[in-house]
Amino acid sequence: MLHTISVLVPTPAYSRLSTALSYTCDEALPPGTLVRVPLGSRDTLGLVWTPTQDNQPEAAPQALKPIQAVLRGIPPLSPDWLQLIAFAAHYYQRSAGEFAMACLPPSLRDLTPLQWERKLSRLKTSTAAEPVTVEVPTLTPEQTHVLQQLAAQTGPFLLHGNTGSGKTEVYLRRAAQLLAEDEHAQVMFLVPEINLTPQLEARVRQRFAHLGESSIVAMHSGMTPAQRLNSWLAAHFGRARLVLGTRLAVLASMPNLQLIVVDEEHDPSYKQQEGARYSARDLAVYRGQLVGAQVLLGSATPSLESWHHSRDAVQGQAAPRYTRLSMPSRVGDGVLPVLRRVDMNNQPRKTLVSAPLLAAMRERLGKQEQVLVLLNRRGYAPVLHCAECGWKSECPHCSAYRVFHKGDRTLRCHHCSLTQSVPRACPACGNQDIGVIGHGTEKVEELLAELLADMKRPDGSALCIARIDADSTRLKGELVRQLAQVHDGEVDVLVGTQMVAKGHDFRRVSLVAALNPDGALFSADFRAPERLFSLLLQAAGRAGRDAQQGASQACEMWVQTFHPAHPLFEALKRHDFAGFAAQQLQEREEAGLPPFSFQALLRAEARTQAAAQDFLNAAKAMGEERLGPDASRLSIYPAVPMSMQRVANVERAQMLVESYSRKHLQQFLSAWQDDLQQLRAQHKTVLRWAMDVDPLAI
DNA sequence: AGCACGCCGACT
DNA sequence: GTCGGCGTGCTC
Repeated sequence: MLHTISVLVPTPAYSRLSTALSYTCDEALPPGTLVRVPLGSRDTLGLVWTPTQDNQPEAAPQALKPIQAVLRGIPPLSPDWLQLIAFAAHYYQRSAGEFAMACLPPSLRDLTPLQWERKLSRLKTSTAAEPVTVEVPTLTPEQTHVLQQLAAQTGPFLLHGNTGSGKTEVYLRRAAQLLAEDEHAQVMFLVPEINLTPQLEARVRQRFAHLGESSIVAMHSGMTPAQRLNSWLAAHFGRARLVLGTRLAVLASMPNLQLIVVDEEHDPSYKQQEGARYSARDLAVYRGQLVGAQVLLGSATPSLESWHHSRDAVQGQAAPRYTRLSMPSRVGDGVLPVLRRVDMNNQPRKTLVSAPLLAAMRERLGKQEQVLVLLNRRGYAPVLHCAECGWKSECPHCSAYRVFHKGDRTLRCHHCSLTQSVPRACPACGNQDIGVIGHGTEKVEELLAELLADMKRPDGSALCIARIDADSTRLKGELVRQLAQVHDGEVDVLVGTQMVAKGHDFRRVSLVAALNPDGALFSADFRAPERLFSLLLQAAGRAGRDAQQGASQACEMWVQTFHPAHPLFEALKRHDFAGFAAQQLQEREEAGLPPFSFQALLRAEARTQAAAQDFLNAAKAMGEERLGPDASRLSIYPAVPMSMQRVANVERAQMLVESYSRKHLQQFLSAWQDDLQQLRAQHKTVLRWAMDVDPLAI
């Protein structure tokens, strides 16, 4: 008997094939089965879908093509997993096919059935677990208390723990408990960026060595296709007991998932920024509830969304969305750094490193302690400028300036990567004397080398000043190598962008300085203060994690600012996240911003700005017509150029859609898709458009 | 998105 | 005379 089978194929939402396609097969295939199907002139990977779930207008039966092959040898993807994909695709406004295919390992798409069989037959059987004794640190009372709550309640939980309070130990203990209780249990451990956390992977592997090496797998985009396939299969078969990965791991197939940990849950890198723009943190919460796995979000500076949705569990009160758990103290009597503010109003104009900060740095360096200097701008200077004719180093393809990189004498566009060597004279008027405006990490590195030139290390050698940013770490492995140098104490002063503040302990760092954080205080981006607070608190946490081993006195966090009395710095001084969050949330509520409203962005790209905006405004008109009497549920703002209006000669515009109800926003977006499909045919000049639900930046 | 088909410039 | 540029159009 010939069955009609509904199959997902990798088609983007804006191709007209946004639903599952029908094929024939002489056997009934359960949903979740991987198949190969003909599509046009090629053949592609497909996923058997639930026919009732996504009913499309039936193609004429005789037009159906047969399924070409079934990838046998593995269990079908579970109904839960299919449900997760269906939800995510719907919520983030993508086709289920695109979403499903994007979260299967890429090499799966390319394997022929024959290669597939070979692959499966060659799968290594798990190495025998050996008894290993692991040294486990003693728990603090706070950690013990938190673990008791994790054992007693289902969650989801938001663990608010200061840097150094031992959150990781809590994650590991909870994972160990669940893995020990059930020999099939699986744990998912999400981190923002795995390349920044080899320390964590080592720690996890060491702690769970008794499970056998193949029971712990990593999943992140830096792995080779073969490695990713192996990890994915190990998780799917249940052989991997612990999956450690970045945001893409949240969509791994894990049939016995019992715990999802999202470390540094506030980190923006959990939000995918291209293709299907999902939030791994939010999907983790959904998935946990779907499959009955415990969800544990952790951070020293939780996202205001999570903070707002969490409360301490109070007996007799309705359960909050997340149960809040707190660990305010630092392990091992580590003292929180003291905040020192330099009022830049009292400093000479254009001061980059103020005298008091320099003096403090010299004092620390004199005691062989390390200094960390943060500046959120890489390169030497953000703009090259001719005083004679006013020429500036604009990028010809983007609405941005090209940044002067002194090291290799280039002008580089940080948006389209256009790189040219620095002109000897002004390209516009020939003036030989062209200068720079502003300063980047390269310049700070150079300046500090001058200012500290007279200082020597105990052995008489010069101080080592190093720089870590996206430029210095372009080569694979460079970041790890450079961080190791800092660890080994070979580096005395480390200059870097925010990437150095993430997830690394610099045990001998006793002074952290932010040279110019003011930009975020009055930014058009309403999330900028939240990110700054998080960055500064995290950076401060880098310092003095090892009180015993060394710092001569309390560690210091220095901030150079023109607004020393700003509430953000006041809260930072007290290490008072709760106070900062309360103040920010009040502002957000008054302004009707998230988490008190829900947003989506429709973005369009075209050759001309007008074409992009025309498309969006046409979409707005159709949307408003569609809303009709329900117009008050939702606001559609006019199309505006994106803040980075032109990138690589493509004009970009966006339009904000906002509602006080997530449900209304969802309903509207789903219905609106039809309008957008229709508009695409009329606006052929639009290169592409995409929806970003819950955008992080507007 | 791929990958076809389909009509106009520089080369074996 | 072909090879190949990428402009529209389709994929169960």
